[in-house]
This record gives sequence, C-alpha cells and structure tokens, in this order.
Amino acid sequence: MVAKNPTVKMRDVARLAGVSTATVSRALAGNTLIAEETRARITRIAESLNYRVHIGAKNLRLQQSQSIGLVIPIDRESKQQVTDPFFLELMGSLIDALTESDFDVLVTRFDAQRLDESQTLIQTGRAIGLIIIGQWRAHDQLNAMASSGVPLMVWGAAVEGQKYSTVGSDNRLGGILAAKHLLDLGCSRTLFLGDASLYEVAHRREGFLHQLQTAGVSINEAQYLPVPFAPDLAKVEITRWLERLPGRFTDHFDSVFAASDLLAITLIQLLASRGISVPRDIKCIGFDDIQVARHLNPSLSTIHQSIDLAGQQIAQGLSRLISGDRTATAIALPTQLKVRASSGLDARIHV
Amino acid sequence: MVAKNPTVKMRDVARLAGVSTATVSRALAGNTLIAEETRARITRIAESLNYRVHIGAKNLRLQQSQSIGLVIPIDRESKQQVTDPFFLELMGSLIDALTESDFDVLVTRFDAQRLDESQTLIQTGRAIGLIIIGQWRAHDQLNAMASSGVPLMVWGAAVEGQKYSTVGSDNRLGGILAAKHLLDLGCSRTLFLGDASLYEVAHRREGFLHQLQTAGVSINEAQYLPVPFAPDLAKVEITRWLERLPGRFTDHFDSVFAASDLLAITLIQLLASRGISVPRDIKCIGFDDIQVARHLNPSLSTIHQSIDLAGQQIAQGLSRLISGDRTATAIALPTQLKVRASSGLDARIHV
DNA sequence: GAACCTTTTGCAATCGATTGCATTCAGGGA
DNA sequence: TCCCTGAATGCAATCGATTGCAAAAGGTTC
Repeated sequence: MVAKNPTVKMRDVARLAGVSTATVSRALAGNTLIAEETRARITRIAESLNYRVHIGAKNLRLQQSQSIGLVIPIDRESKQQVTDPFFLELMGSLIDALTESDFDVLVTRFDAQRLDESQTLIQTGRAIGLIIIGQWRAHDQLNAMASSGVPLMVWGAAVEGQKYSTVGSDNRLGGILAAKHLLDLGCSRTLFLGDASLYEVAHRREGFLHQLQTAGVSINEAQYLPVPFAPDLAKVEITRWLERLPGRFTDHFDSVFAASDLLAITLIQLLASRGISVPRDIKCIGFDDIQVARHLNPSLSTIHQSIDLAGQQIAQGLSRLISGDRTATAIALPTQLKVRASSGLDARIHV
Repeated sequence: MVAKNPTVKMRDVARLAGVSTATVSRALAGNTLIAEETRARITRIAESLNYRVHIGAKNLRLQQSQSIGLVIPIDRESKQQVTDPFFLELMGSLIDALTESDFDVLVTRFDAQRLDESQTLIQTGRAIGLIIIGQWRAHDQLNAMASSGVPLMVWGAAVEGQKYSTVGSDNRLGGILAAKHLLDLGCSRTLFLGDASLYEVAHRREGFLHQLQTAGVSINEAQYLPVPFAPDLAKVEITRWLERLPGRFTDHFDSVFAASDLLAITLIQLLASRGISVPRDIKCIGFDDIQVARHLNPSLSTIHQSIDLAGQQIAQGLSRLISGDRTATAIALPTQLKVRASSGLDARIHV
C-alpha cells in the first residue's frame, strides 16, 4: 500500500526518451542546442514521470547552493529562544523576501555569545550567505567573519567601523519622533525603558535625549531604567525598581518611552495593578509596532518599523554580497510615529 | 584584503597528511581501521586548516539529507504570511526541537490551497521529511501525499480517516475547560468567536457545547459568530455584526469564548470602544496562551497549548516516519485552563 | 563524389565525499 | 627462506547532475 516509489532520476527519463542524460539535462535547461522536437518529447516524458532535478547533485556539480542561513541568536543562560514578536515578524518577512528571490532558507539557532560559529554553515556548504537577526554584542565577531569573506547581512544598527553590512531602522529618528510627540502632549518627565548597552536601544535613546535637549528639557539619570527585552525578566526588574521608588510613580513621571512594544505592554500592566491608568495618568509610547499593538486596549502608540522593507532590503543586500560585491553598507529604514490611545488619542478611534 | 580563501577540501587535508582521502574520511569518522597515531595526526591537521566536511557531497554519496521542510501555509488571496503569534511561537518551538535532533530546518511558504506542492521539496532532495503547520482545508491533499510515501507530520486536529500523522492540542478538552470555567462564574450566555469550518475550531466548539448541554444550558445559533483568524478581517466582520445586533451586546451575552487569543484581544478592544468593559461587564476567555496574553491589561484568561511539547512530539514523530515506520498516528496534547483577569480574577494577581 | 558546414547528440570528466575490495607491510611460525 | 595472518592504507567506483569536446547525421557546394 504505502509503496515508497524510488525517486525517478534523470537517467530514467533518458532511458524512456531513448537519449543520453546529457540531452535530457540540456533539454530541461532550455539549451538551444537541442532540437525543438526532442525537447518537447523529453519534457513530456519528464512531466509524466513527475521528474524533478535533484538539487543536491546539481549544486555539487555547479559548486553552488541556493540556501541562505537565517541565524537566530539565543541566550545561552536561559537557553530560551528569541520570542519577541517583533523578531518573529521580521523572520516571517525575511522568509517571504528570500523565497521570493528563489533562495532556500535554512533557519538555525546559535548562542548569541558565539555568533561566529554560524559560519560553519558556509564552510559545510549548507548555505552561501548568512543573515543574522540582531547584532547583540557580537560586533567584533561579525567584523571578523565579514573580513574572512563570509557573505553576511545583519539586522541591526550602523556601528562605527563595521566591516559587515547592516539593515536596520532609523532608531535615532524614532527617538526624536517619540520625544516630539510626548512634548506636544505637554509631557516633560519621561521614563526611558530599555537596555542602552545594545546599539539599537542606545540610538533610540540618543535621538530621544537629543530632541528633549533641543526643546530645553533637562534630563537626569533617574529617568533611565535599563531592563532586558525578555518580558519575564523585565517584569521582575521593573517591579523591584517600582518598590524602591520613593513616592508614587506619578510624582516622578508623566510618560514612558519603552524600547519595545512588549516592554511597553508589560509596564502598562504593572502600572495598572498599582492603580495607575494609561493614558489617563501616564502617556505611553512603545517601539516596533508589532501586530497586536493596534488591537490592544488601550491601543498602543508606537514607533513603526518597516518590516516588509527590511526583508526586501536584506534579501537584496545579500544577493549583492553573494554575487561578489563585498563592500559593507549600512541602510537605515525610515521609522514612523503611530499615534494611538496609549498616548491619549481618543479610545474610540483606532489607527 | 577581503581575500576569499577557497574552501579547504578533504583532498587538501589528505595531501598535507601524506595520505589518501579515504584515510582522512575514515579517520574523521572515527573508523577503527585507522591507526590511532594516524588519526590523531589527521585530526590535528584538519583542525588547523579549519576543515569541515561538505554536507552536500556527503549527502549525495550517502543518498540522504538532514533537512526537514517546515511548510507555512499562506493565504493565496491576501498573499499575506501567517502572522498569528501562536503559529510563530510554534515555529520557534519546532526549530528548537529539530535542531536539537540535528536536523536542518528549511522553512518555506506554500499556498494553503495547494499544500501538496510542498512535496517537491522531497522530490528535489532538499528535504527528507515535511512538517505542515495547520491542516486548513487540505485534508485530502495531505492524505494523498502520505499515501504516496512522503514522511509527513501535520500540526492540527485528528480527523476521521486520516492517513497522515498529526500532533495537536486536545481541542475538545479545551472547549470543555472553558465552558466549565464560565459556568463556574455564573455565565450562561456565551458568544463563541471563530470559524468552525476549520477542524480545530470545530472541536473547540464541540467540547464547549457538550459541556454546556451537560449542565443543561440551552444553545441557539445566534451565539456563534464565525470569523477568520486574521485580526484585520475579523475586526471588520465583528464590527459589522455588532452594528446589526439588536439592542446592546450585554443584553444578549455575559461572556465570550474566542478560538484564539488574538481574536479575544481584538474583541475586547472593540467592546471597550463601545463602553463595554472586560471583565466588569463581560467575561472573556481566549485560546492558545500566546506570550503576550499574561502581560496584557486585563491579562487574558485562556486555554493553554503546550507549545514546547508540540515541537518535541512533532520532531520525534517525524524521526519515526523517516526511519521507515509509516503508520499514521494522532497525538492530542493536554490543554490547560489559565485563569487571569479577563474572566474576573482580581487584576492585581497575575498568573 | 569529396570536402565542408550545421545541426544535433553522446562520451566522459567533474563536483566532494564514502566505502568495498585490493594491496602493502611487518611480524610470526614452520 | 617462505608462507600466512592481521593491521593499516590506497584504489577506484559511486551518488545525480552539468558541460566541454568529439562525433554522427544531414545538407551544400564545387
């Protein structure tokens, strides 16, 4: 019943057509050397056998491959995968763009501490290019990989002296937009939530502070709370911090700018459990514009990152690298402010 | 500077060690035929050259492959990728489990109407097994694939007469748990939100109705609103339905059971914009337990699906299929009720 | 009818690894 | 010295495709 029919090979097609495999190969590849009539016959037979070229053999002969390694950094200690919805959405966009360009996508996880191990994918011939989602703290490793000739695209921030190519959002602009919006709302005491030892977060904060200073608003260190992206860890740290905070939260702040939507959501919940309402008591704005952001109650104001563009640009950049152009580029995609209910927009209107 | 060093091959290692490639191959594979001293020398040389076996060549010779095709169905009309957080989280879990079992994971998208096209991955030798996330309406296609010998695991519901193996949640139990909980809260007029023409949703509803009937609660058709999983589409349909609803929502219902967390979130927002508060006016329970569910405000009561178990079971099942045992199995993973604020738990306690 | 194109097809090497079988070499026993 | 044995290594075929070059078939030209 479940007869596992042996895969049909080019040799089988050749035999049935009464020609050599060379002729079959050329016929199916559309080589003009082959007579039209012969090609038609071969094509028909191949179809009737449901024949498909064996990609592995083809790649070996042609010394090529169509596989791209999509590298997902994971945290060594917690051994937990990256679960931030934004990264998952970005991953989806990349798979879209890469398959659209006829690449195969090989998804793997690597220790975020040892991202350079991902180049074994290249060495073993499983991939001809790598995409790394987030540069984390691996700047030097990435530089070394790029220098040794690995075609490498990184989702992340542009960093001084980078030898690898990056595509990322214009994080400074995002920070500026957030600051402008909060200032427009009359807020001047904003808590920044996020770990600025990561390049992307640092840039968001830079833009944010820059805009505040331009407006003549003074900043002190207390208005910065560095917490990791992982919501469970963040929750613990924020809770501890809230407990130590002298007085009420609203005595110190009138608004929050979180480095990710997930952090914003987490904070809103913690504030709610202390009787502090967003947006009534505190205005809140996130970063990413993940899918759920606009479906929440209150819907979340945020800085929108162009995930679709990101996928396309990364795929395109990698094609360029693979075809030989190894110059490192840094692309910053535009960010946009999305005003929703959490920063005071009427709750009945949804963007 | 960016000298692309040609990949080092087994031949190079052999030359430097003064032996044949046969010896190198055996030495690196740990074959006992090779003298210990020779093996040590070869291993050292291979390491110093940073040599890695070319997987493609190896696979071709051994007629094998370590790649699993992870198939993500996409909606043809909207051409939009699957964005439901639950599916993305499941995908992450699968990648975890599969790489743990030393498989390579090839992620691809296919038209949900033509899932059978995914078997080209097998025919072209790019994958030795397939995992399909969600069976949608492709039951017959999946049966045909399995019958023709494709090693195939499907995330989804057990269906009468299936020839392919499935792993899925115990959806009926989930429905029962939801019903019990709402009954405990004194709710008897529940709106079911979700498209029961999909097997999984149908089972959730079956369990739910079964439990209500057991408790002697009567059901009528008006208490079922079929909407798609995509939140943007769902939003439109729910809005239209709300507008046509005679009287207030609370005149008809005291609670909602949504077939996914995303649907629950969407509905809560729409109700809020009409001045209806969850859980004050309406109790609400979702399905999936996506990551954000417990960080929301109000945190979302839901039926928990064991994503980690799912990944492991699917990977394990696929290993079994690949090693020759083609019997079709159907595994139902336990579901659990998570009581949170949206069904009335004190907002200050978070689970 | 021979020489010469043109068009169409096949032969055989090649990609980088693995492995059955042959071969080499050292040592031991007769 | 010769043969045998066993340990260690090499030869060469093989996986399934592609392609440079040779060659066959058919047609022209002088």
